[in-house]
Amino acid sequence: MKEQTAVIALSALAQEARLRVFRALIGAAPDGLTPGALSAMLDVTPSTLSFHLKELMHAGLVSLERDGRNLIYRPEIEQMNALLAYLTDHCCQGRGCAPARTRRRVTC
Amino acid sequence: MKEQTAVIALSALAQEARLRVFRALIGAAPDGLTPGALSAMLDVTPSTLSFHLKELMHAGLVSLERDGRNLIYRPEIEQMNALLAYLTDHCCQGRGCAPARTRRRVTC
DNA sequence: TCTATATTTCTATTATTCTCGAAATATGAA
DNA sequence: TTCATATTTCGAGAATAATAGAAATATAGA
Repeated sequence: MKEQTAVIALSALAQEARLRVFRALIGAAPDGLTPGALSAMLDVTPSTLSFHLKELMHAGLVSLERDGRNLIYRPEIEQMNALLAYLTDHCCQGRGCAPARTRRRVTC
Repeated sequence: MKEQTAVIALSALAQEARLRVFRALIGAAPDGLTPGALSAMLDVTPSTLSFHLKELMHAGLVSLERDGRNLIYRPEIEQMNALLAYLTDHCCQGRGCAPARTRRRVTC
C-alpha cells in the first residue's frame, strides 16, 4: 500500500460518524446494509451519510452494489487488511521483535 | 477501546507527516528516535514536528523518555494493537467469517 | 406515464486542522 | 552563572473538512 492510500484510508476512518458506519458494515458483513438502514441506526441525516459513504468509497474501504431500488454497501476487507499491514510493517527493522508473527486478518 | 479513543488514534495517523513519524518510530523500535533525528530524516520543521508528536502522544501512540539533553520518542505498540483490534472486532457478528482467527500483533 | 421511495449532489456555512516564525523552556557544559 | 543546544509553546494565517437543507436523479410499481 502506498503512503497516500494509507492516509486516505485512515482519514476516512478518523471521523466518528464514518467509523460507526464502517464498524456497522463490518458487523453486518457479508450481507451489507442500505443507506436507509445506516441512516436510521446511526441517526445521521441522509445527505450527511451520503457524504461519508462517498469518503469511505473513495478510500476503497467499502463497496457498493445496487439491488433494485436498494443500494447495498459492504466493507472491503482486503483494503482493511492492507491498511493494518501497512501500519505494522517493518517493525524493529525486521529484527528481533517478531512483528506480524501472528497476523490480524479478517477473512470474510 | 472506546470509540472516541479510536477516533483520536486514527486522526493522529491520518496525516502524512504524522504517519511518517509513526512508521519511522515503528521501524526504529525499540530504540526510539529524538525529535532532532526525526526532523532531519523527514524534513519537517521543529515546531511542526513538535505539534505532530504532541498529537501522537495525545493519541497514546507514542511515549516519551528524557535522556539527559535528548528526548526519545518510541511507538506504543499496545495502543496500536488495541486500535487494530477495534477496527476488526465483531466482523460478521462473530458468525461464519473466522475474523481475527489469525491476529496481526506487533510484539516488540 | 405518473407517483412514491431511496439516495445522491449541490451549495453555503461553520468548524477544525496544519504550518511555521518568534519567543519561551530545559538541560548540560564551560 | 552564563552559554549553547534541543525542543516546545504561542499566535495568526491558510487550508481542509463536516453539516444539512433543497434540488436532482434513479428505480419500481400502479
